[in-house]
Amino acid sequence: MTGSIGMTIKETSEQAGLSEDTIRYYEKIGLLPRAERKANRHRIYQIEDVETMKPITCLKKRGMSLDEMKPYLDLARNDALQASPEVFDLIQSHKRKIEQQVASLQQIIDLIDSRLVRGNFAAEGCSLPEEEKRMPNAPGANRSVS
Amino acid sequence: MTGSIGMTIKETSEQAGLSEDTIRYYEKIGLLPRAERKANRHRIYQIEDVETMKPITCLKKRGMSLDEMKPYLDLARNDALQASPEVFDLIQSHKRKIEQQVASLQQIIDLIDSRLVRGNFAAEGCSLPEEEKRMPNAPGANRSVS
DNA sequence: ATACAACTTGGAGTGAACTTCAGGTCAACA
DNA sequence: TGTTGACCTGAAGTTCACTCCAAGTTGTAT
Repeated sequence: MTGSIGMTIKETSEQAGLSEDTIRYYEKIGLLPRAERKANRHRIYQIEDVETMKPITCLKKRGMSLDEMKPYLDLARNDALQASPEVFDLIQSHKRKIEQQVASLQQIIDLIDSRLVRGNFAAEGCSLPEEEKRMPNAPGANRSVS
Repeated sequence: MTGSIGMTIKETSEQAGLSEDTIRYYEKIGLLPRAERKANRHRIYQIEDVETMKPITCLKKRGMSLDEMKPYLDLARNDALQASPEVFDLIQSHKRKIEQQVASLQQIIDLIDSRLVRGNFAAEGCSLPEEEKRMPNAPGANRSVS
């Protein structure tokens, strides 16, 4: 039964677009919280669980490692950003990272458009900070890219 | 000497931000062309070589695999986009991918801004094509994308 | 009672992308 | 003359992110 009480790991896997093994693996490494179990030890999931799984695929495709995305998912589980100021800051800094990604992707697009001449391809085009050099407040640095 | 004739692998590694081992590895797997050698078999590089190496780090951070980026780098080496129409199409499709990345990153940013409510986090937010469905010859499909 | 499907677990295997290692060459310098 | 340092090669080892497997349990169907 697809029942009102919860979904099996199989159903969940189909919904979330992750294999059953992958879901168990994510649980094992702590990317997902330990799932509830039925009396027979089988995992049960709710739709909310699926919704916390979907972003994983999404973030992974951007080159984010499973470790890096943990705080993101923790946040997604905690319902809102009302959390602690520290978490808020963390998300803000993630946001800045993403904005930089967008900016340099946009540069690549521009370069492709302008014929992609070797010397310019990525001479300065890729300004992702190796290790985020958390600029204290980064006033002019991040602009919207559109 | 940093000399006029070429750079050592060490200098190149510093310039390109890749380890010497990584550069040799990239050569081995064919991501970089076989470097010129001196009489003593040591590799020599020119500034242009560094410039073809820099984008690798850049593209990698976006989650592109080494295999995927090969055509990109081939192009970067061939001086201009005057190449073949096939290559042009390929680059165009890469460009579209990147644009989709930008779009969904932007969605993430928007969601963070709007408080990141669980259910919406990535319900539909992630529309990257799973496997690039390499269209055999890209019929009418790719022209201008903007 | 027996078979079967759907799950469980822990652990081993896989592929990509490096990184490290062991052993060797070569040129320059004390 | 030896030894040091920068490089070479091929191969083995590591990490990440899975993926597969074997053995066991439970619930349902025949």
